[in-house]
Amino acid sequence: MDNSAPAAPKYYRLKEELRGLVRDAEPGSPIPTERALASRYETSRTTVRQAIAELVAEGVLSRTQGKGTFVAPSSPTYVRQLTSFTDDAAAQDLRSSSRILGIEHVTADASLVSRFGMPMASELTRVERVRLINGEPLAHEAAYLPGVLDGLRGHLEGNGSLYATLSAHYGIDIAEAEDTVETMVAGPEDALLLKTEMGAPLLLIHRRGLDAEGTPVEWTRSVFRGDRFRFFARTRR
Amino acid sequence: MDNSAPAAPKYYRLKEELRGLVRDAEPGSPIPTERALASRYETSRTTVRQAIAELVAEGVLSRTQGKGTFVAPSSPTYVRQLTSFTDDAAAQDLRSSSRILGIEHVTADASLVSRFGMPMASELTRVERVRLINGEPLAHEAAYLPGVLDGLRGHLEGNGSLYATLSAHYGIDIAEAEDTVETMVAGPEDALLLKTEMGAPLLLIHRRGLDAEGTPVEWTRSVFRGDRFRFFARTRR
DNA sequence: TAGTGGTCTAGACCACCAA
DNA sequence: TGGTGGTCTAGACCACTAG
Repeated sequence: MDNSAPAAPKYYRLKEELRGLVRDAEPGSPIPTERALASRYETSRTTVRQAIAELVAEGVLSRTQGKGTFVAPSSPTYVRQLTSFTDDAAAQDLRSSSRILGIEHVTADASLVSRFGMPMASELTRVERVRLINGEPLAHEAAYLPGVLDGLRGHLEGNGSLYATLSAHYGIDIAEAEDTVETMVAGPEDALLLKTEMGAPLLLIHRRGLDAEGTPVEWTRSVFRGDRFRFFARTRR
Repeated sequence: MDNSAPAAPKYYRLKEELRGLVRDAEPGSPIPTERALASRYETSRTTVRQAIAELVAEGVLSRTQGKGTFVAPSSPTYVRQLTSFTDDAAAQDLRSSSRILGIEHVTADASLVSRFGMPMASELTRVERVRLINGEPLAHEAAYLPGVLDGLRGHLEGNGSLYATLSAHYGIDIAEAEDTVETMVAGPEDALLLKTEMGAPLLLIHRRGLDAEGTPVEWTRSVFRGDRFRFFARTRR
């Protein structure tokens, strides 16, 4: 009788083999080309690509069409709940910045009201940004704020922190937040904006921010690269 | 000159096509076989499989070797921070249960102490379980608790709630928790335990539980299916 | 046993990058 | 221009499920 464990698929054994080869390598250093690996391990390029794809999803490798496949920088970036992205990055000695994709005034429709889950001002301001750490895109977020916030772009370009800007110039202070965290898969737009690849695992975070009176004053949808981000939350019962 | 946007890959167009076909379908109903889809859309099975793979990762479809590919049940399961898995499931009218994989006493080594990030009792109890919702595996978790907790298996088999058991029988009350949430990719063991497939996106959650005095009394590593789980956190500044 | 999804092959052509 | 990764093909065989 056959008592041997069923062999893992070849692409999986290759994946773990590659993980070992890469463990002590310098971040940014290239690994052999897919065709070279296929030849070395006597397999097909398809199988090599399946192994590499999962290591990319895990953030172990990164690849660029026309250039090659490289050992990814390791350190994931923590972002704490209810603190400013800007401050958190600074606390970890990372340069944070953001690229404003658009600021516009919108009228609340049924969909928006239901997403806020609250009575809303009829006029909202929508801020769409890409958040970067050390120049690398980490997140894409769209925030909805009540009212028409004139001059917001100027203030944001000054320091980049939305929460600090809201507090200093508009009298909006977020005292409490509700977040949900789930996974999603990168589509073409996400892949472009976050410089990752289609099919890559992402973290989708929805936040509802409340002021000291418990009134909802923020609704934000954020998409983070799953390979470079860790969400941190602390709660008292 | 060519002003047309570059066409999305064929597998991506097929993916969105399939998403539409499936949107109004009954959960659990089968979709055509991969060979049938390849023929219908005049493409290869490889391309069909790439499209289906991403829909599986998103929790839109599920498939079983030998049986077929099916429309997945939609509802993701929320689990709130710092509340009992058991209670949360009940609040959402879901049957929760757990399968105990093992309960053992271990001696704290350097690795464990550093993960706890604190001075530890030298004797720990390790509880490994699979958590199920409506009979479907949702999470795999291993909890470390300080001391030798005799009779734990019996108490857990009684009601299933670890937090309730700790409070009622061992005088351990968790008053505060720190969680980190990140993505990972399913390997062979995760795929088996969670009845998902290799390469599937998972949520990896580490929790450190503290009692009212701020003493760490729990360290848990949980792996949740990314397609059926949403993490919820509420924080006051 | 027939049919399904899971793995794998050996190619092909395209899009992109650097020299 | 040559080499890289990205997409796609048309098969093959295996592992598993169900009738």
